[in-house]
Amino acid sequence: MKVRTRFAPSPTGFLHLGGLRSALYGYLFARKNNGSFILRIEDTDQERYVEGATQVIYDTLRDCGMNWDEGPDVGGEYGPYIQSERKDLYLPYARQLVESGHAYYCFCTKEELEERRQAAEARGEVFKYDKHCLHLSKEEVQRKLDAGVPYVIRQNAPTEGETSYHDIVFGDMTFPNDSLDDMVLIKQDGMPTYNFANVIDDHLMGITHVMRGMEYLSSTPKYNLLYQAFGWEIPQYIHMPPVMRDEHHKLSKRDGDAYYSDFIAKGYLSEAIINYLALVGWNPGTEQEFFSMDELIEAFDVTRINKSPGIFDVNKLTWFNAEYIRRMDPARYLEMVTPWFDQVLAGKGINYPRLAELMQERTEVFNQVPAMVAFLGELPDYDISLYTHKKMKTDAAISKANLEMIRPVLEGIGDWTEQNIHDTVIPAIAAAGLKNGAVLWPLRIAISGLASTPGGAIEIAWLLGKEETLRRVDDGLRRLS
RNA sequence: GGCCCCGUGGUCAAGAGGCCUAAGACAUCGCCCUUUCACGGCGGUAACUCGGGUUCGAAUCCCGACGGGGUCACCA
Repeated sequence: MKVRTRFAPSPTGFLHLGGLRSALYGYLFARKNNGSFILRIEDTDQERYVEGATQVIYDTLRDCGMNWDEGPDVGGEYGPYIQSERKDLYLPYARQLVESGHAYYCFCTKEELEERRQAAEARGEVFKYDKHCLHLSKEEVQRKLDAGVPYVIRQNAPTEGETSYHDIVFGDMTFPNDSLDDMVLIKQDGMPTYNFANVIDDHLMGITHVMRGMEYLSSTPKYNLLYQAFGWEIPQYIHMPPVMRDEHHKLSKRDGDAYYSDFIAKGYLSEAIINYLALVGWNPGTEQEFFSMDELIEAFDVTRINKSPGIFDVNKLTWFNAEYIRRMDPARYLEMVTPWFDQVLAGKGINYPRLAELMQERTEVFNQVPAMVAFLGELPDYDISLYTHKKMKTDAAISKANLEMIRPVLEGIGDWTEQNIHDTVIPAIAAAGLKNGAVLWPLRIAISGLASTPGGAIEIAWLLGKEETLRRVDDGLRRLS
């Protein structure tokens, strides 16, 4: 049978990295098995609806290289793929269950339920619906229905025995039936609950492998009872542990910075995000850690998904990002880094291609770039203590002397190229009987005002241009006087 | 609280009874390279939650405790 998996997000805002990883695993599993990946939008909760959220889901998945075979925008033979457009199809199924005795009408009001819930709590008990309305006579039910009394439809779950199922990652699961509550299938407004819609949709859409968060582990028996009541085949289950923000909290919509779009805005690459995310909760069983999407598909094996939650480590993501940037085609890097350069260097006449070369292996995340190159646009104010460097054997006095020595050398350079600067400056230092560092350190401080810079004194001098270089050397000399 | 799941270094993790004196990666620390920083190279610190079993032998199996998470909605 052809594998069919689905990603079924609610369009409640942005896609956070935990959700993205769920989508990824579903996608990888489908592709690995030459199956279909289906996108279904679960928007039955109109209160949580956020304008444009569906588009964000599309954009994010596509951006990450995940394409779906069926979905709201691409169609498919099992549509519609937006749950709100399917709302009329659930009630008949619920009625069918009432007919067969697997469900029943319930006229208890929310208020009554709430009272009983609180009473139970006061007694220190766990509230469980007592099947009150299950015992209404057929006539009475009909009378209420005819009178237009509001109702919900509840599942009639067994109270004795136990229900078991097999989960591909968690193994065999068994739950006592008395822990099963008679969950609501159809709400008072006629809309299905998430639980019910899910079962119906997954079946109607031919989903063979239900992949979802492990928070559904304990409600799965109730779903299975539903499948059985309909005489439908129960799908395979692949429950996945959550991605955590820390030991106690999982990544959620509340953690604003866990949104995919925020990471992209900061300058993280989608390839790095996907690569990192794939490895939180799963591993290939080999030493390989860099994976393209195709390689992930090739290596993915659901049985290697871990059972325990994984904490999201932005450090490691950042490392992956830095690695991806280093391995990037230089032309692409230049293109991507240009807007970040522009933030602080627009109109300053700095040679971007050369600066990009110097910056590429030093860039971990693009948003660090402006602060690293801003000094080229404007010399920052700095303290002369920077001139003192133990290893270079420099202090303020030595720096001043060496700067005075090298200034005329620089001034005498005709063709201001890196090669010429190097070939003039290095011999001059040797001629003066000094170590390279003794001159180049103060020079770099003078023209950058920074303890660390992308590139050394010569590269920076070239980027700055002769005029600006001399101007900054003079400025340094003034500071040292 | 009932039920369910999980428990290897700070983090991700390998490990499916002897190959474990417990891999690898990130982070961290040190050294080397180097005109700074970074990259790179080398090395260090750092873990089987605890207690009982089973076994000739347990990180691996069983039980219990403890810890963490989930779930018990007319939310999804």
